[in-house]
Amino acid sequence: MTTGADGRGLAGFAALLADPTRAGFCLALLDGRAWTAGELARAAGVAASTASDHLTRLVAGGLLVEERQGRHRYVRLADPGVAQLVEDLAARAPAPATPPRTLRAASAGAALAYARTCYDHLAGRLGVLLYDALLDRGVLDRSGGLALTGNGVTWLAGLGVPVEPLRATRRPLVRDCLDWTERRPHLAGAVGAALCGRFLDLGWTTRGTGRAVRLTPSGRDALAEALALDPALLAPPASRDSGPARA
Amino acid sequence: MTTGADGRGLAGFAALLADPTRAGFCLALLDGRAWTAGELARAAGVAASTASDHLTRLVAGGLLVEERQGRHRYVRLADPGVAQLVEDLAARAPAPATPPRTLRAASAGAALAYARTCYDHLAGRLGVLLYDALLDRGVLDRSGGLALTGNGVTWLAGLGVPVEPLRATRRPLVRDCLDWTERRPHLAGAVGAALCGRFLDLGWTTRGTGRAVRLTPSGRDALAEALALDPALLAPPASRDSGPARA
DNA sequence: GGCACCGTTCGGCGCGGCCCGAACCGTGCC
DNA sequence: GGCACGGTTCGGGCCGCGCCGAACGGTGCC
Repeated sequence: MTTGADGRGLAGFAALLADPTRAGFCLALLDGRAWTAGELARAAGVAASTASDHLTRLVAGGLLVEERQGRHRYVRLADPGVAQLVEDLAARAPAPATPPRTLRAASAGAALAYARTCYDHLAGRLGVLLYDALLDRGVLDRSGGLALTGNGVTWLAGLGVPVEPLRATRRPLVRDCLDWTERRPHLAGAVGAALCGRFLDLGWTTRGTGRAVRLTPSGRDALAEALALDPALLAPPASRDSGPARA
Repeated sequence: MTTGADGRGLAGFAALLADPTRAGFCLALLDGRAWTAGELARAAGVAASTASDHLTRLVAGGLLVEERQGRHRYVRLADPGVAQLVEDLAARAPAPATPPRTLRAASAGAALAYARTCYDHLAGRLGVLLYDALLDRGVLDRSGGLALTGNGVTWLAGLGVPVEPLRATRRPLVRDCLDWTERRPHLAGAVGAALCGRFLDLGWTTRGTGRAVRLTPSGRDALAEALALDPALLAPPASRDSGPARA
């Protein structure tokens, strides 16, 4: 018998993520969108009954929240904190050593490496570029912990992103999030999420398949100007894989 | 079959914490010290052989590192990131609903609620008080993410804590860490750890049983002066449970 | 109303885990 | 050298969990 808290609570919670199917669900839901139970079941390759059981447990455990609409059961991650937790755990987990087998997969991998959402903010090479540019431009400062500068508040306002409403949330304004392709931080937190959403609203970016994000031509120029960068720097690696190939 | 990464890596990693015994090990190791295999086995109430097996897996999974000394096997958490991960998970896990049964347990609980280490920094009521005072005094600033101010750098230097060496580490200088008794943040990160260690060096605090921390009388006065606070604010709730009772 | 579809519930099966005790090895102490 | 002690290895038992298929209920469409 131990004096303080034993590990049952923690173990029970961790067990929710200790199953490949449930973990796969959470990774899929990292795109920030709501999925139906059937979609998740198909994506994971399990029977609908199995998926239903797993979802019930994930919801009961507080990792997911559900929303019933007609005959559909939509689920999504409960809050950004859960997304961060899943990302943190996934970052420490060893990669299953599964190099891309097919051309399609390789192309999809390249698209994801270039730009993708990480829950609700921007990740990949573009995300890291943005992060670095924001530091250079004095929007962010990391002389003592990552922080948004007063300069940054006005810069955001110029983009149509008022900061005040973001302060009301419990979520930290800005936060480092380690990029698993670049191995360097990109911007998370309330500001990271707001920027990602604003880019979509402005048409600077569009959603690709899965978590992939595409930068539109006009978006590239506009973003380059806002960051005082050369537009060529923001271009994707190869020009072919930015559009849907054929299927 | 899914296109991107499946959940096996994440699940395997989470499984390390999905066992009550292993989870208990990690919680015990949150005190930041190295424990022997036998100590952990006794604390968890399992056979030595069982503990040995668990430790091997935790080390292989990168959560723990071990150090052999003679016939002892010392283990500790691999790095502060692991400690943060365990804390984050534990904070989300539901409490096992086990109210303190005995007077001893209640007293120990009160001591922990007052002041304890959270891996390597200060937590509990005292930790939260310190955090608030540092904000008031302008050592910390959270107008845009938590950050250490220039003012704070000199304040730390006055305490004999040079900041420059801390910048060399990959660890963030300052970080919020949610306190599970106070439900409010206290100070983590490299500065949080350095402060906690400095207080011990100065004799302002001493280690109690387990993760408990005691504030010495002289420490109370010195800390109150450094923070420009009333010393009475820093006093523990009741005077009796600060020392070893009798047994 | 009839049908297709999404999701849930219920048994039952099989695997993998967690745990222990016993035997063994190495270290340190007397 | 002998003994005590910490830790590890091995074999075996047991329980829980994840999976499925089949049957059922509810919803929406025609």
